[in-house]
Amino acid sequence: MIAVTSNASNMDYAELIFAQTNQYNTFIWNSMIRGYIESSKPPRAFLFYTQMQRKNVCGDNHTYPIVLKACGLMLGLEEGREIHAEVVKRGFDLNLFVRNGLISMYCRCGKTLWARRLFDEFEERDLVSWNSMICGYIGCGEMVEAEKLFNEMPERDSFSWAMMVDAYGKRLGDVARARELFNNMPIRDLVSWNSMIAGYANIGEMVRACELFKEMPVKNVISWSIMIDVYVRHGNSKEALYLFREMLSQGIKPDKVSVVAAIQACAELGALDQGRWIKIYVQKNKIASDFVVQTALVDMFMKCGSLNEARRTFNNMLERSVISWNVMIVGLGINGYGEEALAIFAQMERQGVFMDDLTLLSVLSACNHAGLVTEGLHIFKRMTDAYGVEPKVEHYSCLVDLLGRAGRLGEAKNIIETMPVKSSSPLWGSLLAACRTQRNLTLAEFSVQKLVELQADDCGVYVLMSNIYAEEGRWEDVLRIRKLMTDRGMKKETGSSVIEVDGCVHEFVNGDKSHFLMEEIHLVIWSLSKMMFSAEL
DNA sequence: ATAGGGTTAG
Repeated sequence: MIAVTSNASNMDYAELIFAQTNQYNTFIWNSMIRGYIESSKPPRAFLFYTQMQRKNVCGDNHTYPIVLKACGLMLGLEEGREIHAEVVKRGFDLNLFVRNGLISMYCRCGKTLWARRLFDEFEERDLVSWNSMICGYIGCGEMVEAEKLFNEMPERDSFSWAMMVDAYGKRLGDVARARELFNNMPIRDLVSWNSMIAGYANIGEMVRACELFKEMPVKNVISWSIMIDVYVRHGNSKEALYLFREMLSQGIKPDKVSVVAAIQACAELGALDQGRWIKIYVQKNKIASDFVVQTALVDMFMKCGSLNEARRTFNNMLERSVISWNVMIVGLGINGYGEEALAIFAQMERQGVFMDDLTLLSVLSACNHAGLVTEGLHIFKRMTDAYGVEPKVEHYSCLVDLLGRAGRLGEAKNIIETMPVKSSSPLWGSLLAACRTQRNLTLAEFSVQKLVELQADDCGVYVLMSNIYAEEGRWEDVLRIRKLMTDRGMKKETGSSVIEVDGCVHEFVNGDKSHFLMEEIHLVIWSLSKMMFSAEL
């Protein structure tokens, strides 16, 4: 029963049954440990192992590989060594499975030398030993060693090839080498096809990625998710949704990962109805959803402006990560609900949820949005002590905006001058912008001076400064800056609008009258009205 | 032992 439940990764239920059991044999403990690894909770898996020891239940040749995997996943080198000692004491280091587990564990913890010692020490090796060692080298970025071992192998299986293809394609961005390996493979398996596609997509070679995707003989959900995700990341969410639909129509059942990519596409497009449809689809088809899917949904609802659906989804979540909370705070902020964002933040604090720097940035920007200056300042002051987050440039930048908006320019200036982080140039830029709205000429000039010292005086800075002078009626200063700009060969990037009519692209360029023929404008307006007219019909 | 996932201000 426990084994069944933990296989389904329903660990809450498994623990419930576990607590009621009287027969604690090794098999049951193994099931619990394995279940926790599968639900990505390696520390909990390790905890169960220690409890098992305390109850004097002996581990077997199944226990050690899985608990070693837990150590590797949680990067627990100390714990791993403890188990190594235990393994040697009980003679399990003669077991090949256990030894392979040790090799993987040491590699995950960055100790490739220790792993290699084990690898060399025993004559008996199988493909898993070789592949584990290669995988370890790849994970630690030791490609030379990996390649050496790969060449020394007496025989290679699809794992060996796939790992190398993936390593060159993704980790190193050396797609040419990946392709070379891919072409030399005796049998190209699905995994390598997918790795190649991801490799091309990573370096922006969309055409190649698409070609391979079309070419591949068999596609699985992962192939589709890679492509959907790639389109979202390249700003073509429409195509991503089209692919998602295509996948469904080919009878491929989406899983949680592919669904996340589709939800992101909806978020980016503001396609609320499509997003809702996916949510219902997941529920109806019993697709195993998790907090990542839920978080993506909250984000989507927020970006589509459907606050209530976002709130409901968030409140119904059984498990949340920092990102879930951050998404909620950012979402409330961008929709103008600063007070509620603060309430969520307070809830986080009450519940003792771990916070990261983005949490603080989100809450500060929510304050900024809603003009909650006192609250924002209060939170900022308590960042390090109360929340354990060291302020970064982004936080200072947010603070400068907050103070600037409230007209407290002196304090803003003070903060930039005393803050411990480097790269203050964007902050002087923010202050300069605030000086314009607050009409503070002296501080504006001071900011520009700082920007010059930092060699961050791009044309935007001068344009802003000249606008400030113009607003004060200081025309001679305006001219001085214009001249300075032309002398330095600075040219303001001209703003332009592009409009497409009847398949032709028309560009309107600001301040550039030479291309600005009246006939052309008339033509555009005429075609536009024609279009609107026919649309009405 | 190998392939795909969520947040980022102005």
